[in-house]
Amino acid sequence: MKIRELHAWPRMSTSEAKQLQLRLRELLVWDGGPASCALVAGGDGTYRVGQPTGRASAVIWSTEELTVVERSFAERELTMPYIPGLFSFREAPVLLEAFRGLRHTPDVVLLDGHGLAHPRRFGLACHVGLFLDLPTIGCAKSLLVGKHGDLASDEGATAPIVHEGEVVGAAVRTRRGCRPVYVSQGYRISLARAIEIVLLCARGRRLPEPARLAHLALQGERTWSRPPAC
DNA sequence: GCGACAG
DNA sequence: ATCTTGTCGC
Ligand SMILES: [Mg+2]
Repeated sequence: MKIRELHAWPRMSTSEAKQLQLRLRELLVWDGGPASCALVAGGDGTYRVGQPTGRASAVIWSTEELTVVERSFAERELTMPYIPGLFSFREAPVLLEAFRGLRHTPDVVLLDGHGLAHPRRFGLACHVGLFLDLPTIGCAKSLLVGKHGDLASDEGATAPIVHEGEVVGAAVRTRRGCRPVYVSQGYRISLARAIEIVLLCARGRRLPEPARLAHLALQGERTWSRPPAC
């Protein structure tokens, strides 16, 4: 497969994007996931009103030292609008650029969006994992497709997400009294291992540390018109 | 046709 | 996601 070629989409129609997802889906590979998860990365993207570009961050977090090992940023022109189900074509290019700027290689990557819990089983986490050739986990803050039953209020509680008769992920309670996060396989990982890693990285917060830090890294760059009230 | 709908 | 301060609740 000509991965470089597929990566240079200047602009594509929604129907072309859907077709491409169906082809790329066939390239997904699954295994149990990384044996070690000493280095877990998180990525996120942001946009600003009236700006034609988007920015992305990639943060590597040490699960042993509980510290940030490395951060990388990228800025790039956005070619696609946000369309539910086609989100990765908007955000993956700038995210991939940020991840390619890292000097370390993480054991697994957490993405702010879904993996298999997607109408065509090819969400952002699948897309980014495939092109980085690294294990990835989709960790979204709300559902795109599927339903799940009630889950206990205890930290660590889970409930399968079912879509069209398939288990495509799990709702995971990472913090007591908070809404769950929605975990699904991105690339080269099992659902069980994905849930384990998300819980390992949660540490009392709703969003797992690498994802949360990647988000904060972008906010931290924002310039405020007025100093924050305090 | 209507409602749902990651970020 | 963004535009944005304070405020309410576990
Ligand atoms: Mg995001």
